[in-house]
Amino acid sequence: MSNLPEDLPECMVFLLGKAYQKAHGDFSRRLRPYGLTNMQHLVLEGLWYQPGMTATELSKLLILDKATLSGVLDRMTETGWIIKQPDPEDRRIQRIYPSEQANRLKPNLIAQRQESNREILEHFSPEECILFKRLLRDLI
Amino acid sequence: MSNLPEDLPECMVFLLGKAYQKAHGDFSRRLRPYGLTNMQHLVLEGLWYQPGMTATELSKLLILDKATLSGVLDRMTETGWIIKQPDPEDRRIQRIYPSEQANRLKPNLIAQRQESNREILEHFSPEECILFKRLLRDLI
DNA sequence: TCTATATCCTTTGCATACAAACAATTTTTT
DNA sequence: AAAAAATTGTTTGTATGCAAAGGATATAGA
Repeated sequence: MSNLPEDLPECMVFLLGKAYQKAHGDFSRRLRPYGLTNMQHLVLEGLWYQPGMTATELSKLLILDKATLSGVLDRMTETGWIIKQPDPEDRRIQRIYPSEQANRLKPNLIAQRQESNREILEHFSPEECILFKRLLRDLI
Repeated sequence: MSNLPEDLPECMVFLLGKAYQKAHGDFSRRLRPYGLTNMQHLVLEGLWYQPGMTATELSKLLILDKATLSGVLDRMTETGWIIKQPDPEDRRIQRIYPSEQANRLKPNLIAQRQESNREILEHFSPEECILFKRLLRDLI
């Protein structure tokens, strides 16, 4: 009834989880010297794309829970990666900006993501890469 | 330099993370009525495959951190899904078994995983499914 | 205008994740 | 056998991840 070793490699939740685990771990190690986590890096990329977004906007762009984001933003404010500014129009809102420090490191940080991506895909042919991404996008 | 909306769909860490997020969420909802989490379900499948494994063995089979597993096993003992028995040969070791309750629900639980898997893959052709799994396995 | 509803964000509670340090116990070395 | 090294599992600390509830504020509708 249960043949785990044969079933696991067929189980998508497991495969996706482990593939993510590996990619996440690799990127994570790359970011460690900067004192940034993957999630925090992602937030910065979002803010570089559009500075001054609200938490809700960021949450939608990055497809992540607002409760999770709330904590992430707190820590990033503490560590000086971002700056929160109250919105004069709507007192419920805080607009979020990358800090100077973040902007200084922007080229290096973006390069790290690109490198990490290359590393993950280096064992696949260009056609496989395209297909792989399409399959993942279709799943999401 | 940073064109997030164009880059995100190309970034493997992001794609893998979101694909996993979705698959995990789906399976999670399926398991909620049983009071089981995805991880706990995975542990049970491991123990059904080979009852009496040690935490270290389970940790290797399921590719997960021993510190994480330690907490999972604690909660599963509390909630009566597994049973820990000391090993008479080696006092460092505890052998782990699925409980009666777990065994009773085994057919239903395994069916849930299979259903969840089908649901995730239903938008892909049989060839795509095979390829998708191969790509994920090669990545791991 | 005043109340009901909606929005934004935070907080709480629980469950992973994983690095690092540890205690207990075995195994290996010398 | 005594000391050193390795193994097993737990604990601690930090960071997600998400459901659910809550507080503050804004908007809509009567």
